[in-house]
Amino acid sequence: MNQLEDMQTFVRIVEAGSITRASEQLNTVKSAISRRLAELEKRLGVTLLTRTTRSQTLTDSGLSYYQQCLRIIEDLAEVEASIKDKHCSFAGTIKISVPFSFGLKHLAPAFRQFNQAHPNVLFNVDFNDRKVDLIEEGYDLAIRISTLADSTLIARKITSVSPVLCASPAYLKQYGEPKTAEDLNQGHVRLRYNLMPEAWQLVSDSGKTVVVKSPVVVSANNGNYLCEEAIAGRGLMFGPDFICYEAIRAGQLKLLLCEQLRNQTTNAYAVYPHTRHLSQRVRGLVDFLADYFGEKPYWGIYS
Amino acid sequence: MNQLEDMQTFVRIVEAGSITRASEQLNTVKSAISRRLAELEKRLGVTLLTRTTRSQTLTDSGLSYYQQCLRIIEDLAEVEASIKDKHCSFAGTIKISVPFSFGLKHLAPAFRQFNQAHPNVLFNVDFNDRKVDLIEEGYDLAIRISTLADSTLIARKITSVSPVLCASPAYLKQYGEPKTAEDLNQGHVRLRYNLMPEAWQLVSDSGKTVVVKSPVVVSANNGNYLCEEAIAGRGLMFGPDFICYEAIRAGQLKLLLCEQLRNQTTNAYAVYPHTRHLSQRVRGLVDFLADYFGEKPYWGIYS
DNA sequence: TTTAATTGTTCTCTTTATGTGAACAATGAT
DNA sequence: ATCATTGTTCACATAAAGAGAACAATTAAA
Repeated sequence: MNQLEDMQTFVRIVEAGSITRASEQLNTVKSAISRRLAELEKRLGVTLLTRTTRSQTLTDSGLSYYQQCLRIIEDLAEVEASIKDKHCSFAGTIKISVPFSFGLKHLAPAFRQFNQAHPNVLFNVDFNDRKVDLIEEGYDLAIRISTLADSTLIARKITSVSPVLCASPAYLKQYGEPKTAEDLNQGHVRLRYNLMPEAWQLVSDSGKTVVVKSPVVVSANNGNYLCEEAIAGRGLMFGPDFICYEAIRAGQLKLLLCEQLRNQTTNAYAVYPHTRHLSQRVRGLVDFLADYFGEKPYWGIYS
Repeated sequence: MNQLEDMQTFVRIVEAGSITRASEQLNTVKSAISRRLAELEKRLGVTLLTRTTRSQTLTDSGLSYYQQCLRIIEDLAEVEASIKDKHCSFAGTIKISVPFSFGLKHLAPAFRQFNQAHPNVLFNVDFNDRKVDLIEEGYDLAIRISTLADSTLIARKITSVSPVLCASPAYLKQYGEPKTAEDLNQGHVRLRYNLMPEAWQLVSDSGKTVVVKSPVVVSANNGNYLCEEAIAGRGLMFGPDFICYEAIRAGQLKLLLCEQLRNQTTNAYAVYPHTRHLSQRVRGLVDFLADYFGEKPYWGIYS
């Protein structure tokens, strides 16, 4: 009995579409394949494949077994490969969807570093702020900065992201520095990120949500552009810390209403289909990212 | 070459502590085991086990290979077992931590139904509202009604949970029916769930967060008890829909401020350690729960 | 230090399992 | 109805794995 070889043979029969073609692909004769399949079915006590001379159909059990065989064979190959070059280096493609700004600015360097340790991993990155269908489009995983709303996916936290409100010193000189959330509605102008609701919602000292609706002077679907506009003193910027942190540290932007916003932290998640089996390299990447950014990422400005 | 048998042999050698003992346990002779190990190492091109006549030590590669062997062998056994009794019945223990009220009221019947389909699964359920350490305490998974804050865990959405505000008709007759969130702060009394902040936060029509601080007449760490108190007309109940839905449908409690609360939906998640390999039965249970409750669970009262 | 016991390795021989190819049966297209 | 193609079964050949003995290596006890 050779379970693994049985599995490989079965997979080949299914994919080749016939015992004869499978035997050709496996460089043997059809009798051997026929016997293997018969013995496998006998051992499992289940018919996997209903076959006539001209056609074959998978039974329910057969389909289930086929899928599980694929997974285990891949698993086993990965184990052998990872042991063989014992540096535990990964190989293969990782197809990933990432948010535009976060991806370019923070994930790209992380991927590069991962690639140095695992040069045989080929990244296929889709920079995109829309929520792609991971399953339909065959992604291995996606990075998302929002909560999980889909029960076909599973999520793992990668790091923390906090909202910041900021403006350039020149702007603050001209428009005055807001001391409370309520101040934002009077005599201020805003830079708006397209893909979020037009009105901002902040929590004031007293715990009330304040809806900010002051005029929008620039509107865009790119946070970095808005950040540059903020540095140029065009208006108030309300966005994630990972976009503005450098300008804030450099003094080009001044942080506003820290106390109200520091507790509004959200998370960045790695999400992937719950059905798909996580390959070593994808699991390795997620582990790497969680470690690379950590609970307190380098862009953190509250603390 | 028989990869799987090689793996099983290697695992046995490691666990038995010597080739001789392994050979006894495998009902064969030491020469066979010795040769198998030698050939495995030759094939992998790595020394797995540094051995003298009296002792053996795993190399780094050996330890890694050993752990992966365990996983694959278990995997394979599960696949064969699940195909053999083709109803895809699972077997083994599932150790799970669940929230107290949600667990007793909604998960328990779900587990029972799962058990009817898979009678060989033994549930080991911990009803507990504290966040147990899944890894430390060896849980297979937990059900949580909150967002994921731990990067060592992964989450999958099981169903939706919405907050409801309600009170008995008798209470409303006596205290008047609140029409806005602001009304709650005047002339009302509250039933309080211990494990949440004392003040309630609701969003008013205008989008403002209203902090409710009216007097608390009953305080408890059990939602069902609070619900009964609410039915008895003791005060306002603010809790998850899955606790109050029956009383609401029976007319014992009247739903308040629906429009403000219907969009505050949160989720229930299945969470488990990202390191642990998900066994078929645990994966099957999670799939079952996601399907059992669904996106619009039976306790839903909005919509 | 020597000896004895135990363990792992290597060798040959044997057994078992698997591959081989021909003959046969079954099926569907022409 | 015929024929080409496919799957199955069989006896046989081959290769791989097991068995057991002999040997080498190591360590504990004398």
